[in-house]
Order: sequence, then C-alpha cells, then structure tokens
Amino acid sequence: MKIVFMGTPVFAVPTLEILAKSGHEVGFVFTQPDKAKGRGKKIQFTAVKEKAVELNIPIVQPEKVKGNQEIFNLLNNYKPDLIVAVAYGQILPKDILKIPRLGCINIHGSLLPKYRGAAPIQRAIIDGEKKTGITLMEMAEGLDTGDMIAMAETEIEEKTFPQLHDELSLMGAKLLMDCLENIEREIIKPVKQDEAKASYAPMLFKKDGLIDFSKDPGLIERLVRGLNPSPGTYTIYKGEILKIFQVEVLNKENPEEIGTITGISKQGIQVSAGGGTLLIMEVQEPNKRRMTVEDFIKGHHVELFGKLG
RNA sequence: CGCGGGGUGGAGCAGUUGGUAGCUCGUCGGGCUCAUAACCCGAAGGUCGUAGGUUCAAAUCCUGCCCCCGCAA
Repeated sequence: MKIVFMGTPVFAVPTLEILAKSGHEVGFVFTQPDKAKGRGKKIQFTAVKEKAVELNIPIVQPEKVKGNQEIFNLLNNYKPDLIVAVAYGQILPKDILKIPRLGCINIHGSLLPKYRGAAPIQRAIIDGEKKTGITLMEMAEGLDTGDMIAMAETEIEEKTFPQLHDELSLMGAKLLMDCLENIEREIIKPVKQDEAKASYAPMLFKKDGLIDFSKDPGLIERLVRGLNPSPGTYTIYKGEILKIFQVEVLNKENPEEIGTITGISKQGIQVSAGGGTLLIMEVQEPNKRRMTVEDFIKGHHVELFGKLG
C-alpha cells in the first residue's frame, strides 16, 4: 500500500517506525512546522520529523493543511491508499479525507467515545479511571468523532503519565499493524461512537497543576501522577514555587490545618490535606533539578508545622 | 541573539568590603543503649566546572569555554 503518515510528538513515533518497516510504502510524512522553542529559542524538529529524517522519508510541514492547494495537489498526485494520523495536531478538511482509497485512520489514546481531545491519557489518570486504552478509528471532520475500527485496553493501576504514554504509544502501533491487513482487504466493520457517552479531555495548563490541599489526598496523588512531568504540579513554599513530582497517600487522620507540614523525614514531608495526610516524596525548586525530599531537607531547614500552598 | 538561576568534600546547601573553605546528611572508627533511622566523641574526604587575566593574596573581581536548571514560548 501507499501510505501517508501524519504525526508530531513522541507518541506518534512508534507507529511511524512500524509502518516504515512493514513493507508498505510510506511516501510522505506530515508533521507540524519546526518552531523556535526551548532555551535560547533554538529551532527544534518535531519527534516525528527526526524519525522521518532517520528513515529517509520525504517530510512535509504545512503551516495549515486546510485550504492549502499545494498540499491537496501533492496528495492527490501521490494517490495514497491510506492516510494514518497520530497526534498530528491539525484537522484534515473533507477534500483531503476523501483522497485515499481506503480512507484516513487515526490512533487516539483513550477508549472512545470517552476522552476525546488533547489530553486523554492525563485526564483518565486524574479522574481515577480503572483502565484506559487505544482506539483506532476512521477520521471524520469532528474532533475524534469517527467510527471505531478497533480498541485495546490496559489497566491504569499506579502508572504515571510517562509510563502510560509510552505503553499506549506502543499499543497503538501494534493495534494498527493488527488491523492493517483487514483494512487493506476492506473487511473492517467500523462502529459508530455512542454520542451519549462521549466526553472531552481538554488540554491541561500550568494553572491546572497548582495543588489545592483541601482536596482529597487521593485526587491530589492522581493529579501528580497525571500531570507529571508536564505541565507538572506545584505548591508554594516560603513564597517560592515548589514543583511536586511524587507523592503518596498516607492512611492517617490529620487534625492540623490544611497545608500544614506535620512530619519531616527522609521518606518525605507529611502534609495535611483534605481529610487525610499526603506524603511528598520528590520535589524541585526553581533553578534546581528535581530531587528526593531526603536530599531536599539536607540543604533546607524545613520547619515542622510550616505551611504549603 | 527571548528572560533568568547555578556549577564548592559522596549528597543537599552556606560562603562576594578578596586574606587559614563551613553547615546538614552520609561514610569510617569509637562510645552510650535492651535496641534504633536516636544520642555522644573522633576521623577521613575538596585541583571551590574549566582556561586565562587582575592582585602580595581569588571560591570571592574580569574575560572565554563546557555542563545543568527555572521561566517564557
């Protein structure tokens, strides 16, 4: 088959890699334009572009696909059998969706129709879902609304976002390979999404990471797990931002005022949170690298009954 | 040329009116204790990122380079 791949972040890389090695022809890779970012505003390639360069596949980086005649002509001339998109970051217009003979398919990091949108993995963790997964679907004009081709599940358990992200990323690539032959033979039976059960997972921002210690310790723990490492969770300590990377819920009543430090040891700093106690285990101050609380208290005089938040 | 912080014994930090390098923890030895991650005594361990400059004297002032990090995107 002639395939065009579209993707941008690390999440999409395993799928590109597996397609390139599948024996099918990946004629073009679409990815978002290079941007000046990071310290010093250096130009950085997207993760997908780096892999495409390595694989020697022609790269296309339109600012906007929609309404772009040049892009339409490129695809129309190449006549791909299939377009595969994974976290590309752009919505494809109808005229492009109609180009490939076998359609356009998308890999999404949730069990649709739940958690459509930008941050499905993080939201599933934060909400305390028992399981999440990967959905393979046909692309429609709406946001993650297409008919579903296949799904794969995994237990969330105590996994952090990076762990789940990597796991789902690989699962997505594998699921696509499992279905590719059937897609090629046109014997798939896509299922419509149940709109009544649909939910959205909007993008997360820095401000979503400010810890509210009046909340349930379990929720705070999930927030730390889901927002790690970006945008990250944080609190305020002695007037400075203190990022929190790892916490544990202690099964322990805490009569002190919310946000009060009630215990300090190399295991962590205990804090009074809504209805219980939270143990902060790994932190990072501005301009410093992240470190365990054991290291943190060596260089700081953390006071018992001090306040966080 | 986006803004900014930092590189000091194994770890985390202090130390800039330039003048014998300090704290907490760890390590090693000894002591106390029924016992301990507790306590007491003692010891080892540092080319102060790197190259050069100023100076009688530089962790501290000046310049180049390397590395790490925060913010903003």
